[in-house]
Amino acid sequence: MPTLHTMKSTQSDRTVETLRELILRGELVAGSRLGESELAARLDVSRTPVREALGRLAAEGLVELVPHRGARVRTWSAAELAGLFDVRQATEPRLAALAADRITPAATDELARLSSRMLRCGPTGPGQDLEELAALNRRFHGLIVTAGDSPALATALAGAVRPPVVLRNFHRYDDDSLRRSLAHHEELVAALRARDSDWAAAIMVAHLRNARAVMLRSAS
Amino acid sequence: MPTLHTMKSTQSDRTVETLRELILRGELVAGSRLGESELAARLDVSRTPVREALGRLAAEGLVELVPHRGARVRTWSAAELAGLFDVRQATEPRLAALAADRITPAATDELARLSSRMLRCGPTGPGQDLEELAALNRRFHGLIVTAGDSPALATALAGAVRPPVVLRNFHRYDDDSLRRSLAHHEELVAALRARDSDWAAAIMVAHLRNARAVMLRSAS
DNA sequence: AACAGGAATTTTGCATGCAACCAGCGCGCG
DNA sequence: CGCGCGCTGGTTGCATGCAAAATTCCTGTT
Repeated sequence: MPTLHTMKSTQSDRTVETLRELILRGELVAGSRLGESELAARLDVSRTPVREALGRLAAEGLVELVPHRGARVRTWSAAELAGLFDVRQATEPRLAALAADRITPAATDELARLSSRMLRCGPTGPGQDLEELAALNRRFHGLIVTAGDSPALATALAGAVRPPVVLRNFHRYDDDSLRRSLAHHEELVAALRARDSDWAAAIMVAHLRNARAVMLRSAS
Repeated sequence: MPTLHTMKSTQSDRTVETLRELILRGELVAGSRLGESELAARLDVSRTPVREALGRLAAEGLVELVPHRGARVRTWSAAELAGLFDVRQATEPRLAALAADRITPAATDELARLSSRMLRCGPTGPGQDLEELAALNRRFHGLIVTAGDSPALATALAGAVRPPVVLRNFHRYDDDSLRRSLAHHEELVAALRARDSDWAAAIMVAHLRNARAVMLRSAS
């Protein structure tokens, strides 16, 4: 059983990466059981790297690990979902402000491109590609975080924001909220181009408030 | 070889706990090598749980893990140390405000006790027990985080604040700054007792600014 | 004496084997 | 009829063995 692509990293690392991707993409549904042997067979490795991967993902908070009873994809309560916005409110506006000072023209161009593509994903409706929209959105926000260049804020955010949540929430946007959200992205690019930190931070606040409203509405 | 205390948790978990404690206490110095066999012998387990523990601690960020080259206690650059205060500024005042609303009398009493004990650790000088002071300080801030009861903010904070840093910084306090810091703790208790969120948040901001000033001064 | 090259040693990564443990089920007892 | 107990199938936790990678040290050459 030789590995086909002979990349240069350990199998544990690749297993972590694969599982993370599967969970983030929703292919492994929240709450579902993660049997070691089953995953080992599916990913064509032995149980050992799978065990290590599950342990690390548990430390990351993506997986719930109960001694002698196995691993499950972690589930998120409504309260936790709500609390997530506290963190985003506390970090992302600041990161946007920082980014306004430091971002490179190349990065703003990339952001503009992402924003356009999101617009092209179309309004709510049948042909809408939410998967794509979510992916672009993740990259958009990720880029701003990178541009903000504050590792501490970044890890704080990453430590709390669990993207599956964000993905899920896209399904709940109504037409108006989605239009606002996309407009925010455009305006954010403008603010960053103008190097106006306050503007960028303000729009980010609005952006998150809008998202939060969507979530709270549908959480009933 | 049967384990003597037959507690009810896995050896991996206990190994994680032990190593974390050793690192946080500074017994394992930052940058030092963490050989698997060596740790296995020292903790009297096989290499397997040690490996799992190192992986999880790496996911937590306490340990640096390079493929095929082993694990080291993670080191922290000055920039990372500075960025850490961004996170604390972004989260702890908010948590203090939340705590003002929700904290129980029992918890405020406990905070008051911790504050007194910190005062009793005495001023800067020869007989000063910085180890004890750091431990009490950790519990103090931890209690406020708990009382704030925002899991997302809490994990964001935990994801970025690495206690060894805090411990180290205690060595740098001069007499005035330390006195201020201790006074802040006392005043924070008062603000929480009064259920005044703005007051609590304001003091927390001052508290962190003070600590930040101490750090920046000695980082030069 | 300094250095390049290469074997020997050490250490990590992974697979496998086995014991401990949990869940589900049937049986006997109250 | 309900409840507790032991048993069995399956899963997890851990120790050990071996191969690959990396580090160290030795050796031969200039």
